[in-house]
Amino acid sequence: MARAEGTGSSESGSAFGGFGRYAGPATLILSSLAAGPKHGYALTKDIEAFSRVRLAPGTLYEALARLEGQGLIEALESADRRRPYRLTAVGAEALRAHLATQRRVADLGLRRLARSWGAL
Amino acid sequence: MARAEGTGSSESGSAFGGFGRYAGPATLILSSLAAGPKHGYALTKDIEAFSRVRLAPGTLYEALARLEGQGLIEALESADRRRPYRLTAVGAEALRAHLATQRRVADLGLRRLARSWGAL
DNA sequence: GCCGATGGATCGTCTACCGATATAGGATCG
DNA sequence: CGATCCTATATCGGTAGACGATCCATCGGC
Repeated sequence: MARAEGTGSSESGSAFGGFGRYAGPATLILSSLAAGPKHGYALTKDIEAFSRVRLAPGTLYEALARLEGQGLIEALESADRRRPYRLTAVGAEALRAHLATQRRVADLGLRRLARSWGAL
Repeated sequence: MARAEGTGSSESGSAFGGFGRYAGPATLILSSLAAGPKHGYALTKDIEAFSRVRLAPGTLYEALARLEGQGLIEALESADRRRPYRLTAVGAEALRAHLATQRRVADLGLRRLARSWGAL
């Protein structure tokens, strides 16, 4: 949920908006990196494993470049041809705030659904 | 998280991909409608209240048109100038599946963050 | 020597999202 | 009674981000 500048509010405040328009792939990438440094290809595999979302290569590498430019992740040097990335402190905080909101919204939606639509 | 066709898997299967590219606003709109029928302007207010996201009018009405075309919501007739929309059964199921995945991903990310970054 | 998996990267297209803008009815107030 | 604000919907142009296609290189098996 980007674009959350609103009226100031209580949670996170500024960290948002750092995510792109809405932050689809970005959320997945950062969540994957939250478990530890990974290179692009490993990210693809991990993300597919835990979310069943297969990121297109274009989406992945462009998102990585954007996230690095925003200081949410940083590249690590490596001997072989892999280019690992690591979550920065700023990135970790931005992710935490974003995921908290996302979970809150998901919970609310599911509660509303249960009330209006029962077991479905 | 749209684009979840994956390998068949267990959850939801086909309902996904009905969401647009990534489904930011769509998720918010459907979640809002899960509480009961609402017209566009009321959706803006409700969504801002529970997610602190202010949807631009263009985003809102174009998303509504898209969702209606996909059969996830349907327009209700009304006497005054308001155009209320209601969640369809298909829309409710798609939303349920989407929110379930979203919450699972959020939980996983937060757990990973807690492990690697502690209280932050 | 070929093939599939790994690994990285770029390019063109498509479209969702956004902000600006337009329109207009209803309420409130001086 | 006109000014101004809130409600309410709609469209349009610009843009950024997502996507698939494509290319290249390395490595391990067979």
